[in-house]
Amino acid sequence: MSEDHHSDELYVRQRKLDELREKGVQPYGEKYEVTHRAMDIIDDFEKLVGKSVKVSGRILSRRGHGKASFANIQDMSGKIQLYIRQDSVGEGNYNIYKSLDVGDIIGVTGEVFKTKTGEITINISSFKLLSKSLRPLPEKWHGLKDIELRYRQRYVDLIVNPAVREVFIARSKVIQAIREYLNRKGFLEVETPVMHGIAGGANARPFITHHNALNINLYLRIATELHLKRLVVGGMEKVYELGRIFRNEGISTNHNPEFTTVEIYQANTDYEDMMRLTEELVASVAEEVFGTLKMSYGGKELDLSLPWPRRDLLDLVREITGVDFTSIPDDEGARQVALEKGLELKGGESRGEIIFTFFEKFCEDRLWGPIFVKKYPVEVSPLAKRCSDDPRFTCRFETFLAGKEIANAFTELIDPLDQRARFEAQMRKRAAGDEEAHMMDEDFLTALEYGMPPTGGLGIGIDRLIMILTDSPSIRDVILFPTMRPRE
RNA sequence: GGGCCAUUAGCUCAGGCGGCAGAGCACCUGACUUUUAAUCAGGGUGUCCCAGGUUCGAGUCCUGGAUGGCUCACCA
Repeated sequence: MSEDHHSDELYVRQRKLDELREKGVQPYGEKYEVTHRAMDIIDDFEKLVGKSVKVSGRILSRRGHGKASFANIQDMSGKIQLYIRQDSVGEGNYNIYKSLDVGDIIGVTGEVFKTKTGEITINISSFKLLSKSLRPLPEKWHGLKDIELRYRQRYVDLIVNPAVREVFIARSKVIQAIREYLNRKGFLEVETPVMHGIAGGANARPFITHHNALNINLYLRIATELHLKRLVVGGMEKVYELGRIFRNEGISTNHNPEFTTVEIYQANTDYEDMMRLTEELVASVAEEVFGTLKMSYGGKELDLSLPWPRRDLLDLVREITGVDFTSIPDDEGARQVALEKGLELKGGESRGEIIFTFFEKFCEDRLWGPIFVKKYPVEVSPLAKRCSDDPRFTCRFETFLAGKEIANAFTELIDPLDQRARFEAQMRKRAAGDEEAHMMDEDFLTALEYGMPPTGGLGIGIDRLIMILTDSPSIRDVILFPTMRPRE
């Protein structure tokens, strides 16, 4: 509406940039040889007081006092205060300093001292503009709160919300600690294809992409499982892969279309060993990164101290719902009791599927954990070995922390004939319209036919684990750039 | 996909019953050489998410849409 731009910040900053160039100041400079980070100066003040340091960072706040000024700059380590006097830097430079804005990145050189109010400060003798910021930062008290903007413009979120940076530093440390733990135990980290001809290893709908030269459609992987097990067949007895997988499903506070898992396979172990591995891995990572096993999530305590309880799924269903499926041996009886409990059935559900539904609907949200739930029905566990005492159940467990499923593991099914029968059952579900049922994978069956050693396998959802360890309510808070619908 | 809620200045937010678009911070002009939410004097910078409708008059009421959040469904 108005041609008067005098306080339009974008316009004002663009004009300042032009004026700097006219004065011979390069607004986008070259690297500044820093000697310290902001936090080093705070931490080592006694050693550094009176000494000259070089620091660079982004101006976060300015307090002008005529011919002297204070400012705070921020680098990766934190914030430090600057003190700039006209008689220290010269009138010309001081005028340039005065034209700088919150958001600009500068390099400074000066002596470390403490102000009369006790704040550790750098008394600037010279400074250099390294990068001119053309956009105003969010306001200093309230920061950036708009959740949509925080996710879409994570760079701004990271600049103004220090807690966000802390979460992602913690995420990096957790992942590093997981790698170190597994490497120390003799596991080999491997990388398997992200683009699959057959998307297997989980119940999920895949993303589809196209390879032009081969003129074929490929799927983005929904799990790393089947390739890792091929490697165990190949003699790689202890392997893991930490990486991104993709599932073409809904988005929620616990689901992002792309997310990170670690899958771990170890020959000559079973799911009991995987329980021990899970609890030890999580507890040692928590201890190492956060220095404690007494966590808190959403205001509720979560004690990761070992050992974690192990409970049979069927026992939990009986305790929580009062239904004892050991006395309901057939599909028809199971369907009856499901209807009595008000569950909606599509028809044709097996006893095992109904037991699993009972667990999901009535039990899962009551498990705060940590807890291992074991022995899942064979119908919902097509890659897990059957229990020797009851072939309708499998040597499979899931781990719950703070009410969230964070791990899924089993004694792997290594019998190629049983595996083929399981795939065939999945194919029948797929033919009946279940788009999440597993696909037949002949090459995987071929691998099993060569002989796979008895093996325990474990998958951990890294994002959810980090949510819990950092007390983050949404998975988007632990993913730097969560999936969003594009703007415009 | 369903339900509920939100969307107003760069940011954080007010705007009763439909009657000239508001505050703080930021920004602009000026003063100020140890401040720290610096202070003091002045200045409001806007596609009220979008498109229709009702009305003399819509930020406000109605309809449709967009984006986001929570939640249910689905999944991990």
